[in-house]
Parts: sequence; structure tokens; C-alpha cells
Amino acid sequence: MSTIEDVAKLAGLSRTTVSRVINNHPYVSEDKRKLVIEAMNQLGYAPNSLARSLRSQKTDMIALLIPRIINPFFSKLVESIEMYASEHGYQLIICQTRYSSEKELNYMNLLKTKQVDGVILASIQNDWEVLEPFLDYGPIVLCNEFNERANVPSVMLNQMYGGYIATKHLLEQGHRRIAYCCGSTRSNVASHREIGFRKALSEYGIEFDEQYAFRDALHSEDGRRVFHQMMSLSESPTAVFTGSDEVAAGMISEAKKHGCKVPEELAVVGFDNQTITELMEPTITTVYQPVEKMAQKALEIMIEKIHSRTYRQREVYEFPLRLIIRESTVSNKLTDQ
Amino acid sequence: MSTIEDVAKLAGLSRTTVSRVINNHPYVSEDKRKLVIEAMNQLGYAPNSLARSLRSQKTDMIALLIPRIINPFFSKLVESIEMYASEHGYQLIICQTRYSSEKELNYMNLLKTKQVDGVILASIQNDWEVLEPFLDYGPIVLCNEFNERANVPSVMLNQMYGGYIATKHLLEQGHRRIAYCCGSTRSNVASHREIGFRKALSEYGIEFDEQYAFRDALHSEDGRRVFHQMMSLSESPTAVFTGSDEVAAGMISEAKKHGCKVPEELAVVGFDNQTITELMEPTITTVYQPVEKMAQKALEIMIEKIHSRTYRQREVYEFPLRLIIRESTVSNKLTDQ
DNA sequence: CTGTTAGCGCGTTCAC
DNA sequence: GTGAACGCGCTAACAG
Repeated sequence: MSTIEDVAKLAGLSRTTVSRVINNHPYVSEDKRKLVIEAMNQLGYAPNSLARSLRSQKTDMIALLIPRIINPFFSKLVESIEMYASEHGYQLIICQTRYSSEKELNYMNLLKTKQVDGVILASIQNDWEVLEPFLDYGPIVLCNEFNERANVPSVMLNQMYGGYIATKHLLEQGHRRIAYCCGSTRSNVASHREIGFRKALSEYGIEFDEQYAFRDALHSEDGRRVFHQMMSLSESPTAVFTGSDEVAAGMISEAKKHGCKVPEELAVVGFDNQTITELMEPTITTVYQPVEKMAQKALEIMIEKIHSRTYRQREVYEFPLRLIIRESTVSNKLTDQ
Repeated sequence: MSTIEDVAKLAGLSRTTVSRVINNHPYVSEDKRKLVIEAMNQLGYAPNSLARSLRSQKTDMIALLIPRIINPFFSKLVESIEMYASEHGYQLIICQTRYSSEKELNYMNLLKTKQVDGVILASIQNDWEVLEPFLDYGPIVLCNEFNERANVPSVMLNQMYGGYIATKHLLEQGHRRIAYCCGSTRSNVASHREIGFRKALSEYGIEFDEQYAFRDALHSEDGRRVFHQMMSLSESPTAVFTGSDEVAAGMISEAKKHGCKVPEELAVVGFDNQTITELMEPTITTVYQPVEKMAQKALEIMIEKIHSRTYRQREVYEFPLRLIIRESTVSNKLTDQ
């Protein structure tokens, strides 16, 4: 457990010189540098980063707030952000809010207590007014999230466009009774998708029908449930737009179990392009989200903010989504890209 | 950006008293305590944890090393560990080694540089001799891993038993030509499963056949590939034990595509009990792993080690696995638990 | 080029 | 009950 002082003594030099060597400062003669390095090796010395951080007021740590990592979308996001972070010498602290505003606040305190240099919010539970004061302590970057009142950088995917192209695809296949099945409306991800969904509909002169709207579907079980809800309607939809491949898969599984043919009797679109889309039968038409790009951009912005020390500027970066057509919306023989 | 000094001044007291209030020390009169709290609120004061850590030699951070978080097994592990960690006031730093021994070493340095109080290894890339010296700087706990030469706590699942019960189940269904299809043999997880697989076979007087062994299957694509490799054998297996639900799903998908009936012509067992096992048709027989329990135990041990400051004791905690029988091994009509 | 010195913000003896 | 003073390990003036 040697300190810089020990190294200095062993090398017969001062702490300063050792520090200079550690930090690659100029103005250190080559022979002293050798001496220092020798001493460091001999002692197995490693600088104490706590002391460094206290001194330099930076931790090289970033907190990433997500609801739950088990969700494949967020796994992918964490995977990417961690990768880029470590490439740039930053460590990532993972913070699962589990949709609790209280937990979110606890994690935000990492910024106030100087444990991290910045916070990436990939999920927002509190009102922006509650979060805003934390900007006094460091940068906040929104990732896959957006808030009208937040004057901070926002890196996001064009969810509206995603909802639009998926729905338009269904319309082009001739469907007119199309159900909408997404997650909580609290997230602006879902609400943006709904806007795109509605836009496509209106372009075809179709009115949005509330009885075809399901706004609490997150998992495969929800897909199964919604399938039954749809089928019990007097006029069942012939197609459905879902906000997640898992939901789509659950729905398809249940449909098949009850003899409902996909896509002939019910066309289904998923979201995310997860592995499962190519494993199900039929394979699932879905919307691909360029998560890596978004992750990379979010980190890039974060690092820039940490250095520039100006946090309250609003900037929006948006990435386009892409429709991937598979069997769940187009009958087998006709499938083409 | 107020410090403890500012609070002290505003309250008309000394730093010491403020510190006592922060740390809930006794011997502070009630009125002074009120004064301090008032001042803290007024200033929006939050203690600087860097300074605290430097002083107290603890960071309340734990590093968790995994290969990649995208793997659902590790997602689940991270989810659980993070949950328990935050419950106990610890933050989790996520470290993806991506199977690189170099990256692993980089992350191990978090211990040496005092950025974390301990390291949980859920993946080991380096020889133990390389890792062992880090014990000078803090506790290491193995989670889902094991090393003969490592005198540290190990929390793991009984993978041998998992391989055994899955294989035995196939044998009981009458299968005699059973293929083995797992991931890299470098991990002792896979090798333990293979031991269990062989044990079951030998109990039925069957010899392990190397041509039925595939040891590089990790993803669904590998499942597809192995399916073809198996089918091209002069005597194809009638059943296969796989080390992952994804591999099993890929194999089943490919089998169906080529008119091979599951389970009638090929019975398939997966591993992990992931969502996909209930979405595929047929649903997939699999081995359930109590990841939460393992995670909780690993963290419990870690915290205990951090406090006790003795790191070099070997302890092994093992949790049993459980077979979940579904349609991919038992023909529909006969399915029972 | 090198060393001396002063904090970064906090917790903790040790006196009072 | 309370406060003065030291030091955790390091970096950055400043002086030489």
C-alpha cells in the first residue's frame, strides 16, 4: 500500500517529480524518470485515485440511469455506452431506477456528492423541475428521452418516424383496422410512436379508434392478454402495431395457439429487432433502432460537456429508425425487402 | 458548492460539530444539531464523498466483471446484484471484459487504485496466478465461476447437476444417441455441465461419442449451424443437450424449417429458462438457474469480506438447478410436470 | 529541470 | 459537549 511519498524516498527524489512522471509532464530528465519508474515497479505502486480525484475535482465516472437492465433494449444501450466509456477512460456506474422517482433522486445525488462527473438519463421519473437543480453540480445528458422544459442535450431516436413507417407498412398491405399496442404513455418514447401511428392513419383518412388502443403492454404476457382483448371486440383489428418484439412474440404465440393465422388473419409488427424476431414462426417484422449510434453520441456529448463545463444548453440529436420486413406482416410467398 | 466549513460558519459552530451531526455521532446537543441541519438545508450542502472516501479508505463501490451484458444470463445477474448492492448502500461499476484478459486486468486495477472496495468476478480470463496479487488490495469474490487454485469465496450454481438432470431426462424419454452442444470449454461452467452430461450417460451404460460433441455454440446462429452438422452425420442424434436457450431456439427454428419434427425426430433441451422458451413452438424444456439467489449470496459475502478484511479464505456456496419440462422433449399430449 | 509548500474536504484524536 | 489541529494521497503554484 505504498504512496507517492514512498516512491519519492526510494528514488531519492521529491513527490513532485514522481507526480510529474505519473502525469507525463515535461521537464523531467530522462535519468530521473527512469529512477522513478524503477521505484514504482519495485514497490508495485499505483496512484490512489481517490486522492487524485479529490485534488483534480474529477472522478472519471459516469452514472447511467435506466429503469431495468433486464430489458434487452437497455442491455444493448448499457453494453454500448460502457464500451465507449471505457475506451475513453471512464467507468460506468449502473443505476436501476425501477421506475421509482425516489430511487432516481438517490442516484442523482451521485452528482451532488461528487461521485460522478456526469449523469446520463435514459429514463426520467421525476418532473424536470426536480432534476434541473442538479445541473449546478455537473452535466446531465438525456439519452432516448426528451423533455420540453429541459435545457440540456438530448440524444434520441426518431420514434415518431418509427411509429409512422411501421403503420404505413401495414396500411400498404391493405389493413384498415389497425390496433395500437405500446407501453406506458408516461414515457415520451411511446407517445412519440403514437403520434407517428396517428399520422400514418390520417394520411389514409382513417380515424384513430380508442377501442383499438392498448397502452400498458410491456412483456410477452401482455401480448397474450391484448390478443384476447382484441379478439373479443365486435370488429377485431386485422393488424397490430406493438412497441416491443416481446409483446409481438407473445401475441403471435397466443394467436397460433388459438388457430389465428399470422399474418393472414392478424398482421403483427414488433419493435427493436431482437433475436427473437428471427426465431419465431413466422419471423417478425420489426423496427430496427440504431442503439449503438445513439450510445456513442450520448457519450461523446457527455465528455464534451464535462470538459466545457457548460451544461445548460439544449441540443437535440436524432437518429432515424428503419423498418425490417419479415413474415409476420407479409404472407410467406410474397416476402421481399 | 458549499463545504462543511461553510456550514459550520453559517451555524456558528466548528467543522467537528457539523461532522458529528452528519455521521450521527452522540454527544451533540439537540439545539446545535438543529442549527447544523438548518444551515445544511439553507446551503443545499452535500458532503463530498471523495473527501470522505479518502479519509475513511472506503468507496462503497463494487466492480462487477462480466464478459458482455447483452447475454441475458448476465443481464439478470447484473440486475440482481445491482439491486442488492443499492439496498446496502453500494454502487455497482459495470465492467465488460469481452473475453479479453487485458481488459480484465485493466478493470482489476480499480481495486489497486482504490476506486472500489471489492471485485466480483463473474468471468475469469486470466490465470489465477495473475489475479491473486490483487488480493493485497481488497476482496475478490467469484460468482458463477470457480478456480481450483483460488483461495477466495466462490458462489456458484451446480452446473454439473444441471447437465446431469437434463441429460437424464432425455435418457428417460428413451433417447440413446444424445448430442452435447455447449459454449467454450474454457469456462468451467461448460466443463462442469459436460461432466454431468457424461455421468448421466454412463449411468445408462452409454459411451460419450466425440462426434456428437459441439463445444463452440453460443448464439442462435450456432444452433442453426450445429443442427446441420448433426444431420449430416451418418447416424444423427435423436436428442441434444444445449447450453443455452438461444442455441436451442436457433436449432429448433432450423429444424422446423427443414421439416425435422421437434420433439419427435429431435428432442432439444435448453438452459436458462429465458422468455423465449415459452414463446417458441414447441415450447422449450430447459434448466432453471436461480440467479437472484446466487447474486444475493455473492453480494452478502462481498460485504462481509469488505468488513472483515480477510480475503484469502476459500468458501464454496452452491445452489441447485431445476429442470423445467416443456414440449421440446416430450410430445404434446404427454406433457406433464 | 527539481523541490518546497499549500491546500482539495473531510473525520478524528486530543485537549478543554 | 465542543473545537483546534493533523493528515488521508495527491497536484499545482511558486521558487530556485
